[in-house]
Amino acid sequence: MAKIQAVKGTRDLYPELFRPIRRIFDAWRRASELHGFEEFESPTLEYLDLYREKSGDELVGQLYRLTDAGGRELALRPEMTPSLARMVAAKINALAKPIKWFCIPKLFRGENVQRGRLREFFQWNVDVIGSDSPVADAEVILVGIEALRNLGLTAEHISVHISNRRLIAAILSAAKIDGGEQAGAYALLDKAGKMKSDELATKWNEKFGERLSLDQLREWMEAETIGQLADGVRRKLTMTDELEAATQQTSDVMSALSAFGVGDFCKLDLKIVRGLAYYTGPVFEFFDKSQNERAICGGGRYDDLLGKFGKQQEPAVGFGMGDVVLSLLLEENGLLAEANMSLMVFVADAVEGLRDEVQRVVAGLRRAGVQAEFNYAPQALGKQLKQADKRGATAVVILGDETRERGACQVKLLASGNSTEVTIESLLANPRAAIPFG
RNA sequence: GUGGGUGUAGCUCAGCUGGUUAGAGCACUAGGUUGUGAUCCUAGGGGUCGCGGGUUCGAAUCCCGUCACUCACCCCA
Repeated sequence: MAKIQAVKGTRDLYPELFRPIRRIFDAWRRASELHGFEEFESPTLEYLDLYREKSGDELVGQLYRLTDAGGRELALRPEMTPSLARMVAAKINALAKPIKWFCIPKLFRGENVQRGRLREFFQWNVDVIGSDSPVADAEVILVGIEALRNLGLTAEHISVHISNRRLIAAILSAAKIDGGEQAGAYALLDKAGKMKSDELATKWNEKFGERLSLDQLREWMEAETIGQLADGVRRKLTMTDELEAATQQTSDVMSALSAFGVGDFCKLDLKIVRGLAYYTGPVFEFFDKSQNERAICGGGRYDDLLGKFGKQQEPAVGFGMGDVVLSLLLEENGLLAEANMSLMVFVADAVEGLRDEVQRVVAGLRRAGVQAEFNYAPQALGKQLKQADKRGATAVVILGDETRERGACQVKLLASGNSTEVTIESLLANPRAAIPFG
């Protein structure tokens, strides 16, 4: 193929493809602003070191790297959180806390392309920095849910699975599986769904079996409420202060979600682990209930990350929600269609010598806040009407002899074909009244 | 990285067992229609049949290679 096409994993977003994505942006922005988050932006290019030091190996392996003319090693940003952490850390003392920011960056990851996974995509990021309250965790989840509700998704379609890394770590610690060993335990658990169960059991029992049986741990991880889990753990393990605190934190997040009125979307699910290295507390993922798609959204608490950029430690919680899986989900549920109720008017001339008048009326309509279109070159009226129809106009304003004689024009509604005569003066003074729209 | 599927017009595809000048629908442009669109009718533009090689009198079709896209696995923001 000699033609140069769009790079693998990227999209040429023609207007008809970008339209539904823009609708998603609108929902994201509206939800963010309603919940008190402010939009920010950061550079697409970052120093490679930003990710080498702050992100997990997984992400670093997928980085798009480049060297600039000055020999600097750069990368296209694969996630937003390190940039956010840097920006906030640099001004931490000047910013009122809690800091509530959001953004809709384009991100880049050189991963295998498949359903729901591209190499360039949009991702809505929402973060609260400077609060360790479980209510902050809950509010972040709430914004995500509300945006999805804006798009027509309900608790019928999606559920939010909530876990807590700190809680799992505390359980393991209480069972005497400590620091260094925990990574290995996580890795095994993460594979739980994919490995044959006896194979998993063998590996687990080799390393940890004497301290904590796999069956026991899995039973706990299946718990659907924090109370159920806590009861089970108390019966088998000696409670530590950390275990109590982590249990309380998880419970507080769940209650705050109920208080916000979105408890029906949320459930405890300790099987959620999350790949990113920097999560320290509650973590969560949004899934579609049909389980046809990958996670729509993922995030959690990262209390240690800010400290790596500045002298000051700041608690933080946030998530990322990509446009790709969400679009697939909306399409599956027939929610992609956009009811375009906006008013568009096409201005046509029926007789010669009115081109200037067409432009005057078009400019006047636009100044009055109405989207108006016209043909650059003179054309037969029939052609202009055809053109108006193709452009999706609601109404056509036809200038003709009546314009010259009475200063009036014909307003024709394309849906019904009916037309009325109004004066140009009144049309421009109040277009929405003069055009019997809707 | 592993495995499968698919490459023919802008899009969806037909063209199977080789045989004139490669087709259809949709879309696009123009005309039918110099003061009234949608439907309808007519015409037109648009193809190195992914690319390279081989077999053959003859290849979109058969063979080999290659590339691209895509789905799944692995992995996972």
